[in-house]
Amino acid sequence: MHAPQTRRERERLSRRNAILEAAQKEFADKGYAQAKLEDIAKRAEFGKGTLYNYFKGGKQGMLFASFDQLFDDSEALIHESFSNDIMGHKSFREVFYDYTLSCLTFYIDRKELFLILVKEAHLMCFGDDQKHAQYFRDRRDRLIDALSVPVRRAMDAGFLRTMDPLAVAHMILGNIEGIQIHAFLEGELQQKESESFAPEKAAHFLTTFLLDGLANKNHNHPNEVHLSDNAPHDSSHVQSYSDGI
Amino acid sequence: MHAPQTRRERERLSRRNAILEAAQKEFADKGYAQAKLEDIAKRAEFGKGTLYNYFKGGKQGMLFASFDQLFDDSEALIHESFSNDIMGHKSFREVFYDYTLSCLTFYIDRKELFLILVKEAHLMCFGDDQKHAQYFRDRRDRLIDALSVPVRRAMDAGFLRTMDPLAVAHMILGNIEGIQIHAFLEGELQQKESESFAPEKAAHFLTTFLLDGLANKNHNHPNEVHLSDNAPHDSSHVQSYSDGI
DNA sequence: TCGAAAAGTGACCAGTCAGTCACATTTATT
DNA sequence: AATAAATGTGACTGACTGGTCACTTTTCGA
Repeated sequence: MHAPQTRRERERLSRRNAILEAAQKEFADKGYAQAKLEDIAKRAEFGKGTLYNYFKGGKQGMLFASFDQLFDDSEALIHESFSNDIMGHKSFREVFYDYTLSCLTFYIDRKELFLILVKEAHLMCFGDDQKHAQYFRDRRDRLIDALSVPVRRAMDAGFLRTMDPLAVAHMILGNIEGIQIHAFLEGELQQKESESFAPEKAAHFLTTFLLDGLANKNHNHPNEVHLSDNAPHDSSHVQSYSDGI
Repeated sequence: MHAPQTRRERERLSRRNAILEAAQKEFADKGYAQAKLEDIAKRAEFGKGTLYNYFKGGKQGMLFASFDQLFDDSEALIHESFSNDIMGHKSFREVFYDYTLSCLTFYIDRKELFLILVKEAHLMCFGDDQKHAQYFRDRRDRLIDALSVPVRRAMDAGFLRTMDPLAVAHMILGNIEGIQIHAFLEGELQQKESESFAPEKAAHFLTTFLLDGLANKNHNHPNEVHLSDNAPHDSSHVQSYSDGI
C-alpha cells in the first residue's frame, strides 16, 4: 500500500517537475548540446547547483527523464487505443484512424518532448555510448511490440496482409512520426497560425495511405500497362493532408 | 570552355577531398558537435590550421560540403531513375522498385554521408539559425519536386491515386530513409555480418507497402466487418523485408 | 640560385560550460 | 529558543575546442 505523500514530498515533486519542464523547453529550443544549465536553472527559478538535488544525473538525467516520460505515455496510448473493448466494437480501420489521430494530437500537445526526441534520438542511437543506444532500442522495441499485438490480430482476422507484424508496426510508427515532423517543420518555417496543422486530415491521409497504398485499385495487377498506354483512369480522389497547411 | 586543370589544381582538389572524407568519417562516427578538428586533421594527415586553407568556413564548411554532396547525388539519382526513356519502357511499379533499390544501395554505399544527415538535419531544421533551416528546406524541396514529377505522371496515367504529388513524394522519400535508418540501427546493434541487410528484399517490401498498402484486398470496402466477425481469410503473403536481417 | 609565393604547422587563446562545494538560508524537531 | 536537517546558491574550476597567426617549410618562376 502506497503511503500518502507528505506536503514536503509533494513540494519536492512539484519542484522537480518545474525543473524538468524548464529543461524540456530548453532542450526543445536549443537541442540538448546547446542547452545550458544556467538557462534551465533560471527558467525554473532556482540556482544552478540546486538542479543536482533533483536530478542526480545532472543534465543527462533530465534528458532521460524526458525520454522516459514520452515513451511511457506513447505506450499507454497504444494500449488504450487498441484495448480489447475498443477492438471488439469498431472496425480496425476506425481504430487505426483513431489511434493515428490520438497520436498526432499527443505529439502536438507535447511538442517539446517530441522535438527533443527528434533532435537527440538518432544522435544517440548512432553514437559511441552503447548504453544510450540500447536504451533507445529497448524503448522502441517496447512500442513496436505493443503495436504489433493489434496488428497481428488484424492480420489473423484477415484485415491486413500477412506481413511481419513488427515490421508493419515499425512502418506505422515511423510514418506517424514522419508526418508530424513535417508538420512541425512547415509550422516553424511558415509561421502561419491561421493555417495550422489539421491532425484530422493528416490522420485520414495516413490511414488511407498506409492501409490502401498509393496504387490505384484498377492497377493492382501483375500485368500492368506502361505509363505510355491509354489506361482507363480512376478518378478516385483522396483528400490531401497538406490541404490544411 | 573549362580550362584543363593544372597538376597543382588537381593536387589541391585531391587534398581537399582527403580532408572532406576525413571530416565525413568523424562526423559520421561522433556527430558534428563531438567531432574535433584535431582528429579530422590527424585523419587527413595535415596540421589543424591547414584545414582552413581548404574550407573557408572551417568545421561548418566541411559539414555543408558534405550535405551538398549527398543532396546533389540524391537528386541525380531521381532524375536518372525516372528518366523519360525508362518511364516509357517499364511499368511504374518496376521503375519504382528500381528507384527504391537504387536509393537504398546509394545510402549503403554512402553510409557515412547518410549518417551525418540523419544525425544533424533535424537538429538544424529545428534550430535557431534560420539560414541553416532554410538550407535544408530548400534542398528537401528540390528532392521532393524532382520526385513529384514522375509521381504526377503516374497519377495522370491512372496508376496512382490522385493525391497531392508533393505529399506523396514526401512520404516515399521519408519511408525509404526510415527503412534505411532502421537497417543501419539493426546492423549497429547486432553486428552480424552474415545477416547483412538485403536491399532487394527491403525494396520489394517497400514497393508493396507503399503501392498496395497494408490492408487486405478483400477488406477494402466501406462496410467493413469487425475483427470479432468470422471474415474469410485471404492468405496472401508478402515476404518481409526483415527476413534477411 | 635566389626570392617570392604557396602551403603547412601547432602552440596559443578566448570563450564555453557541466559539475563541485563552501557557505548561506530555510524548515523541522526537540 | 536552540539545534539539526534540508534546501538553496553561484563563484570557482578543470576540461574542452574552434579559430588564429607567427613562424617554418616547400614549391615555383625568373
